[in-house]
Amino acid sequence: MTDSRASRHDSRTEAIMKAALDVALEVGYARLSIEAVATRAGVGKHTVYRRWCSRGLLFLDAVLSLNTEGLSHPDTGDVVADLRETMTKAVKLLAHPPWGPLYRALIGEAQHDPEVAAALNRRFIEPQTADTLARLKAAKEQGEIAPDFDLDLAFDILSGPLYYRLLITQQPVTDDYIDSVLRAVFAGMSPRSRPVRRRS
Amino acid sequence: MTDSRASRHDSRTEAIMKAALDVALEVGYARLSIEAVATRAGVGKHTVYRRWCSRGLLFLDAVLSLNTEGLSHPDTGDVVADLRETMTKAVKLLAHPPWGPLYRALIGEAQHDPEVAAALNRRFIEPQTADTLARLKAAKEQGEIAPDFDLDLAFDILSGPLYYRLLITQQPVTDDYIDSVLRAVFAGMSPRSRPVRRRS
Amino acid sequence: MTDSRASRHDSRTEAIMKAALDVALEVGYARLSIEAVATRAGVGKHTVYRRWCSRGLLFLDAVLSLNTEGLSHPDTGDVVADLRETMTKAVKLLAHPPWGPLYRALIGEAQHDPEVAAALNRRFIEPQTADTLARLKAAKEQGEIAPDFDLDLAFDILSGPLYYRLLITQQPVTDDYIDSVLRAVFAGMSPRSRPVRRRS
Amino acid sequence: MTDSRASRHDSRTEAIMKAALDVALEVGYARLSIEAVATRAGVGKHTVYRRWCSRGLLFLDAVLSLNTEGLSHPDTGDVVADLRETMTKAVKLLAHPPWGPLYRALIGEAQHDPEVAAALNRRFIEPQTADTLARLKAAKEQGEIAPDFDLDLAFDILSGPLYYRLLITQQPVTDDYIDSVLRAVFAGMSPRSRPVRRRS
DNA sequence: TTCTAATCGAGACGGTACGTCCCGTCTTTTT
DNA sequence: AAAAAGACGGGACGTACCGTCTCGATTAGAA
Repeated sequence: MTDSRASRHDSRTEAIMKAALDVALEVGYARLSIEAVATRAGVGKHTVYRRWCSRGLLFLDAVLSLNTEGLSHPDTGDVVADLRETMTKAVKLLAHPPWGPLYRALIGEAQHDPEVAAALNRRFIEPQTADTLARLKAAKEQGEIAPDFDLDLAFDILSGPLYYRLLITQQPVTDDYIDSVLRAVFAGMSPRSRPVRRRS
Repeated sequence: MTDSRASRHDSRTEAIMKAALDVALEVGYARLSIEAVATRAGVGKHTVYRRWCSRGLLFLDAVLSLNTEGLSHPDTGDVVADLRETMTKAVKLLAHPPWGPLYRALIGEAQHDPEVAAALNRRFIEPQTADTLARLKAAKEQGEIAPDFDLDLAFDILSGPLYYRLLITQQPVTDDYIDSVLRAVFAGMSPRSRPVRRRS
Repeated sequence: MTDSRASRHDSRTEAIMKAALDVALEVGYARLSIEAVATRAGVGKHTVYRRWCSRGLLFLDAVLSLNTEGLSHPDTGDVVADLRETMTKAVKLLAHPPWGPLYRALIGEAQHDPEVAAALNRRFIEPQTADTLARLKAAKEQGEIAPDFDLDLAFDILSGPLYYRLLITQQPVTDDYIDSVLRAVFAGMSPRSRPVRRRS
Repeated sequence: MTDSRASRHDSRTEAIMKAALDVALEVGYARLSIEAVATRAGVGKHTVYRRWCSRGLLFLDAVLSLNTEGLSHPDTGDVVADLRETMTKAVKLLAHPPWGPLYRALIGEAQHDPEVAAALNRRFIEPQTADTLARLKAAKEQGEIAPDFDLDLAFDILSGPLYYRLLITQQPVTDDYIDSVLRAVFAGMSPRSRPVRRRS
């Protein structure tokens, strides 16, 4: 049995990330210490520091190691329905326990630590954004979106309100809220613009 | 004897908040310690703890003690122009040095500390929101906004993208960006909707 | 109305000393703080500091305020019996709970604070010593003590062993021990010297 | 490869005890703080707390680390002369600067802290006492001390007066005083007893 | 197999900051 | 005028973690 993958090195790495999540879930990221993580993982502190140069980056890896299977980017031909699906799934995963508080903490950490901010963008935000942008591009080509509409901006306008609720007002991000954002953004605030049809 | 109000108590309070801002600007909020603030303010640590029960709440008060004269909520009759003014001023104040990093740090702290989150909302977000909502309500009554448009939602859709850039992608929030958000939100993404006129 | 003795000032003083003893008995002198005493006495700290310039001197006064009625200096004509009485009473009072630990603490404090040491000597040790020295002098005149024996030294030799046990070895100072000290000191260690008669 | 014993651990321990003595000599034991000792030793506070659980026990170790070469327990056949030698040397070391004040402070601390008291007895008082008791035993066997004289008591009677002067009256303990104690104790106070010969 | 050489756990280490306690002084308010 | 109440600057407490640094004790691949 020539080594079942998961070299010693990798098994340590995983144990540490697992321990980091456990500790974060138990006492919150604010009180997560490298010492506690190392102890919990049954590992020397050095072994942690050898892999991550800051608490934030360890935490980032730990959070991103969670399976993102919950996220989906379908293309059924109906862009509003597809976006609703994407946003609903994402919100369900990112904005609710148990990962909601951790994701918020991660973004919070990014406000203090540029390295975390950069890595979070590069490794999570940008890939997810790219998928959605591709869907928006297809929609524009299908004539579902005005041809002069900047799609990057479209993404911001769709995502922004959800993050605003998550991070600022901390009001719950419900399916209805997502729905009303979609309707409003597609219709526009101006009275001349036409509303999209309500969800059946 | 009008008494030069600024009792000893108040003068300490101000000195501490001033010191907190100084320290935060010098080393960043992440490295701000109560100890350093107290020393800088020429005050015992207990004098700080007597007033604030956490670093976050002290920092919140310190940041909010800055004059918010930069913020404006005009009503010229042109809601888009007025919102542009409000948003531009707010962004100029909150998203750029020297206060930009501090405001971001404050929101970051709010992700870890529910008390900070609540206080930030109650003392800053909600009042500012109320002013803008009043302006949106007037606009709706004037027929500048579709009569069935939820104004709370409108506020989220306008603010969200700015916060998204500030907190997540960390791309600069320029006047042009604000402008394009306004146009997009008023016009809607749907191809049938009519664009608002471009800024002259 | 020439004031009914126990002016406000004196009543405070007594309340403070009482409180000091209470606190010392509860948590030990080592953990006695002026703040605790003041609070216990229902008095401002200033009122304590106005009367005593150190914790040690307050404690000294508090301990010495205890009635020393337990101490006696009889003169029955039998110097050994009289000394036995004096020493037994003193040890009973000073070396046993509840005052034993306090007296030890007071002497302990005197090792750190010269003012306490001086005051303790002047106000307690010397007066008690004087009484015993007077008794020894009478005994010498009666021929019960060798005429060339230095009485100051005699006092040291009688007291020393008791204090040695109290402060150093912390062995209990029993009546039997006092008795054997008296016998030994009167008889001398030298084999030629004659023993005093045993206590019946 | 004789290994220059003095592992890192031991070198810290010694540095801390040295620093403790330095600080105690400079500002007195009453004002000695763990913080100051650690700083002086160039060591973290935890490194001190890891070794000693109280200021008193650290101080005890520091004081006892002084070489006690000054103490001697000779046996020349003349018990009085030998005791005089032992007592004189001990007093010279323990009752005079620079160690006098520290030894007094140590005994003072023992009055507040039972752990210090116990350790002081076990590690210093008892060994020294044992040596002297052995000498007294030899003397008794040689007929220099009355055969029915309790030697433990003898030790108390010889030591007590010295400690009494050191701790209570704070009169200087001179060679003459030691001499007169010896004479008095050997001769006894009783007029019938015979004086030992005076020191030539 | 035997020997490097790396890795590991364990945790000591110098250091910073924590939040608390108490010092002795100073203010404020009440009586 | 004296008091209680307690705010104040300051110093130290004992603790928690930081990130670095020894330690031996496993490994594990190269000789």
